[in-house]
Amino acid sequence: MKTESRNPQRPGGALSKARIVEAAIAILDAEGEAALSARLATGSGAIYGHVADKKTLLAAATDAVIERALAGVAEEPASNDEPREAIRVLGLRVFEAIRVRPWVGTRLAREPWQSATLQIFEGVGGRLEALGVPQAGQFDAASALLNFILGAAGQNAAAARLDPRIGDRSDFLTAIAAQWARRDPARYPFVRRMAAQLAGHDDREQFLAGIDFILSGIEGLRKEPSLP
Amino acid sequence: MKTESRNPQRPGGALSKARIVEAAIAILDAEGEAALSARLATGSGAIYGHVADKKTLLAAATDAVIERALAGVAEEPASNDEPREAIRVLGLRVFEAIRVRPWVGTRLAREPWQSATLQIFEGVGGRLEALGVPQAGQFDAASALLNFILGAAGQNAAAARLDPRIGDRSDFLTAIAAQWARRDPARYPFVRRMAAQLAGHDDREQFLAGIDFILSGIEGLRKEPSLP
DNA sequence: ACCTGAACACCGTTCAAGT
DNA sequence: ACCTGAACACCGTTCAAGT
Repeated sequence: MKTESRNPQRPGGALSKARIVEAAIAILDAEGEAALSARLATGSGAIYGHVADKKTLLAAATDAVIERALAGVAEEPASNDEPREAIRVLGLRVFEAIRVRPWVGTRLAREPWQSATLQIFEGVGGRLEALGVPQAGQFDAASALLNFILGAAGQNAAAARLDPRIGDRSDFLTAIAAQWARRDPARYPFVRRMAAQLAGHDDREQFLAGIDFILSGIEGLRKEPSLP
Repeated sequence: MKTESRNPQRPGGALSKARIVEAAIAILDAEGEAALSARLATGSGAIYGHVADKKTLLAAATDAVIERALAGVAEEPASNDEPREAIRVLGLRVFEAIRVRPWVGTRLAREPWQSATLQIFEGVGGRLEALGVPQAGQFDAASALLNFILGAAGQNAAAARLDPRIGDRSDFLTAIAAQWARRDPARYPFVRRMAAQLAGHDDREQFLAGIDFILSGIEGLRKEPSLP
């Protein structure tokens, strides 16, 4: 069989933006951001005909990951009847995507009002009408949910960066809890009290609890359009 | 008068960690992260006797900025009677600190459960008791507020990085709104509807609206310890 | 003891040459 | 038209030499 690419080592033929983005995702997952060209089996400068620079490439990779993470939420039949549940599922999808790929969480915080972030904003905002949120409150409500999701994403990503072992987090949390317990009692009474709970807490449940707080607050808009 | 430092150009005498952190803050404010050594009037390697590396330095600078931003919130007499207002003020202090120094917002997202982030966590969490939140819910509640604040911080910082002109944001927002309006109507109906509101919206008010949603949700814990 | 600044290491990007 | 990879630019860090 005939190989069309000039480099016979390279699987899959010629380069394209899509292939470069895929390779970027695979590498960020496996090794961190280095070694992109090695993975693509190209010269170090080859990608610059397809993507402007590294920043743009990482944004495209983040966009692609979020797009897949959110795919299908809209179609689930139950979602239309239960916008509250749909928003929880959507949030969890993002949460899960970032748990698996911490670098996505890091990037999400850096593109305001664009691409990946906009997908989440749309997903959340598009369900507020069905939740009964009046038009006037939808922008603030979607923004609150988005900011919370992004904040949790960033913290999660940062924690994963400190402790690379995904899954077994108990040692890590125990160590952090010990730091908390050592803080100055005069300045950090609350932190010290929470130290005992840190090791046993479930990130995912805490994330959902946060979503629920915001949803409850938002639902208050239905009955009380304005306060004194 | 006698100069004790060996470099007569250098104001303030010998180096110290505190001076280096101060210089880092001033430089991050003015020029971005470059030119630290120039500002300190030292050789490029001089800081490494005082700080481990750049990452540690930026964390220390972020910590110092947040400490100052939060200073005094605890002492305000009205705060003790009004924990809700105290949390709003605390959030706004962080929000404001990041508006003035976008780099702080970027850094905040990168240190989980530590230093600067812990200060905010303590400030928020320490007021939940007075809000009437039961012990069992305080961890989740403080975490929700923290994540929202950090998410908003990150978005704000990212927006400021895209548009360096602090203060006059209307051009920038108008441009973003135009992008929103151009999105595929089938995939981004909500985003397109919000485009009209974007240019006129007030970041600060939207931030407070988010805090209020969460506080309202949290206050629901007082009367309903568990749901069906 | 502390600072200097040349040198090194690393990595993102360019571009002349190659196919 | 597309890719190669040496070269360049930039910047964080080290360390032998200087005071």
